[in-house]
Amino acid sequence: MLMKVLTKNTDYAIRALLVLGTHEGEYVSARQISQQQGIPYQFLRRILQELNKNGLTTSREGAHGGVRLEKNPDAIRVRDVIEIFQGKVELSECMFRKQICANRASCVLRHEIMRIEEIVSREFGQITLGKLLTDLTKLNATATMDHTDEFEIINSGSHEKTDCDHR
Amino acid sequence: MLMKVLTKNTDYAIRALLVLGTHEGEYVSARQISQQQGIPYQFLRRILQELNKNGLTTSREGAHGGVRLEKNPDAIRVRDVIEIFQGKVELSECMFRKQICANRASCVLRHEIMRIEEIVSREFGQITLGKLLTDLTKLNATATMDHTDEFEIINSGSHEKTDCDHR
DNA sequence: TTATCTGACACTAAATTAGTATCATTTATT
DNA sequence: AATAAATGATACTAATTTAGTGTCAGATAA
Ligand code: FES
Ligand code: FES
Repeated sequence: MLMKVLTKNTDYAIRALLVLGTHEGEYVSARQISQQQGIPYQFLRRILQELNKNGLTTSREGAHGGVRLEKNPDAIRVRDVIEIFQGKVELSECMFRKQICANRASCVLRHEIMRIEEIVSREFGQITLGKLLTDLTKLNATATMDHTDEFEIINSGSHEKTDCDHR
Repeated sequence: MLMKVLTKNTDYAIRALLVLGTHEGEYVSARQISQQQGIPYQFLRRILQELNKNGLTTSREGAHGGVRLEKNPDAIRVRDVIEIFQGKVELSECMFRKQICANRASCVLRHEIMRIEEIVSREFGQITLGKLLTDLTKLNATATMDHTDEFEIINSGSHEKTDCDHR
């Protein structure tokens, strides 16, 4: 239990984007997404607004309004989402670049951290929403399910402790 | 600013181990390490006890007591230290292995997370204290310093905001 | 006997993350 | 025109995690 690499913000955001990705061109309401994915409504709302501000989605107000995917799924990287909600992918805040620091001796570790930092950043930069959507489609196809809805919560009435999440 | 991959616990622990590594065979007191590295004394004490319990170090009580490196530096991996203080290297807590979960649809993301998880774990598993000590020696050699002490705080009277750290 | 250590453990404080609530405004529908 | 269903904006609270402090008992060297 460690390495809070994906906070709820990011996790929910990606799930929301996956929903939007399966309804490209259409406006989907926060209410719908919230219910389908079991994401606390108000929390999700803030997240969607953030996605709007960052140009990943656009929204329409009023009845029949909602949020719509604006960018091409292949142009949306998981890293982008992480950066929106959690900032740059950094494992260390050390101010090394600025000056020789007090603990410069330990920089030997810092050097390694930066290296791993870059690896992680690169990896998350290679995962696009498009890829996730493809995987999702395959997953649903293989499942040979009798209910047609692409994906939704199975257990649990929404908002009640889902037995797992992405962190 | 994100990815709290190294908490203070881990950071301090590694710095302490570096000190111990430069004094192999000798007992060094928590007080000494605390002052040299600018680590809050009481916090450090708990950390050292934890290292003891995990067999990385041994301690001697009483006057002239302290902590001594027990394992070979090459046998101590940064990952070990991380795991002691922060648990297994996991970017996600998802209970996937146990059962098909409520959010199984998003498992497409989870799959990727697990992959990156493994990369990070492997990387931190390859960094040994021995390697860090070697790097440190080189670093000090190159520095051509006039003061002989291997490494210690430069600025800042201890405990006051060091201008950087490892997270 | 005293000063200097560690062992054990309880406690507080700070920071971050997660979640809730409210109100104004927009828009489709009736 | 009224209403219902949306988002925009923003303030707030709660929960969790991380960081740091304090105390006391026992061990050991001088
Ligand atoms: S540069 Fe800050 S610890 Fe090395
Ligand atoms: S297994 Fe838990 S979200 Fe996929």
